[in-house]
Amino acid sequence: MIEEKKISMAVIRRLPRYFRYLSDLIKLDIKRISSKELSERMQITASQIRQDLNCFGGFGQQGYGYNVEYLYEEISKILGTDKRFSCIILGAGNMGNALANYENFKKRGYDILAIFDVSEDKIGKKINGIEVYSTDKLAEFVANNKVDIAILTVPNKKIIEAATEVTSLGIKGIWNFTPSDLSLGEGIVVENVHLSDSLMVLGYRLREKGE
Amino acid sequence: MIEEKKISMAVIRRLPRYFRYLSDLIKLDIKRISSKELSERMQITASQIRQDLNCFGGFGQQGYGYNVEYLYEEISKILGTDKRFSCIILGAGNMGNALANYENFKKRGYDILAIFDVSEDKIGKKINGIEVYSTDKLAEFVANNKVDIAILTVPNKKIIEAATEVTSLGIKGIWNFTPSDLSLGEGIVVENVHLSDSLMVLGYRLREKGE
DNA sequence: TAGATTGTTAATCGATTAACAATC
DNA sequence: TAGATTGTTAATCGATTAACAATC
Repeated sequence: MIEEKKISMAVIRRLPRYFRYLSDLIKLDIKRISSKELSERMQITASQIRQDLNCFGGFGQQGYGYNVEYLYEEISKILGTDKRFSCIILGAGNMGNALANYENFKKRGYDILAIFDVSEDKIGKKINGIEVYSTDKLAEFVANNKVDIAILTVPNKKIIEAATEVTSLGIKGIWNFTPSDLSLGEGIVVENVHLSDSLMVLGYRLREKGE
Repeated sequence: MIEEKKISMAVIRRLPRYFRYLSDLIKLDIKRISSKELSERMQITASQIRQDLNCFGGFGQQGYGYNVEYLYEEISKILGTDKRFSCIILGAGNMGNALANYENFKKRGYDILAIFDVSEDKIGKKINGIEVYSTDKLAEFVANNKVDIAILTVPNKKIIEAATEVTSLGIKGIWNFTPSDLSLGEGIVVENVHLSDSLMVLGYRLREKGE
């Protein structure tokens, strides 16, 4: 068994940022970049960039820097942009609707297969070509389709119910737009969005600055 | 001049979480709680809770713990939930629409005054009772209304333009839903949401777990 | 080769956790 | 008072930054 150093969440959360900046560099037709140049663009230290990248491999070349295209490809691989994930949305409210209409996710490998809701006037309709099913059909749907990720956009009173069902159906990933923290145990990966938290932090920082 | 210890972003980002948990405790009619009990609920250490709270003041009582109602009020004050912020939304697309329809923000003190878009068939319409104006009217609107926060949900090609205008109009807070990082300098507070980043991190963690 | 820049080790910094005296 | 639990200082841990030998 190979001894692998655990990669910290701090590093992982920076990966999509590297991915974006490299993608921009490609658009700008920049072929090579040093950690120093990249550090100026990204407003982080060159040291941190080199440390981060070396968690995954030596992608650069001494005296030269990094080949932008190559580094982009490597980070793409790390982030798994070649892989596809099947998603379902629980809750066809405002946020569920907005997410169903986001074309970017499909481009990144995340396909939305179906939407589930309890409201009679939504069931049977389509949102951006994706059918809205009754929540009653969720178990059946998951039994017949491989579902990797449940996107939770249900209202507050339905959160626990929805999270419990999703877990019991064996779905391993939850993209959580509800205000709850959903500690669902080991096997489940939860990525929280917590919009209200973000807004409150903005408010705090604004007032702090103003003082 | 009073020497104030700088409060770290790590602590600040936990504040809304304390706020939520305390709000839940009130709903459960729990009157007092020790850092130990709260730590079990929140899955963080009691030490961290006491350290965090003591950045702002001694809200507890030795031998007793914390009075839930009182602590909730104090954290509310720190987060400024009594204050009101005036917001505008730039971009009446899917996300702009969803945010305009979120009733929660108003409840937390964030009022959405207006929405701006370039598309002729949206201008003049209302979303959740909030008028959609032409982007041409933005400067005029900001001159006549105190605007604290601009919520950026514009498409990629409009990001720099929108951010530049918002900054030049003197708006001090940006809630950024675009994929860009917007380094706009000192005076501006930017809070990023970066949904795609979040989704990619979820994908990474899922694949990592699966291996 | 000389210059540049990485990969990597060591030093520093900051955040988390532990410990315990203060005190309700 | 005795027990409990805070507020706070000290210890630890992890993440960031600096330094530099390796090497292109």
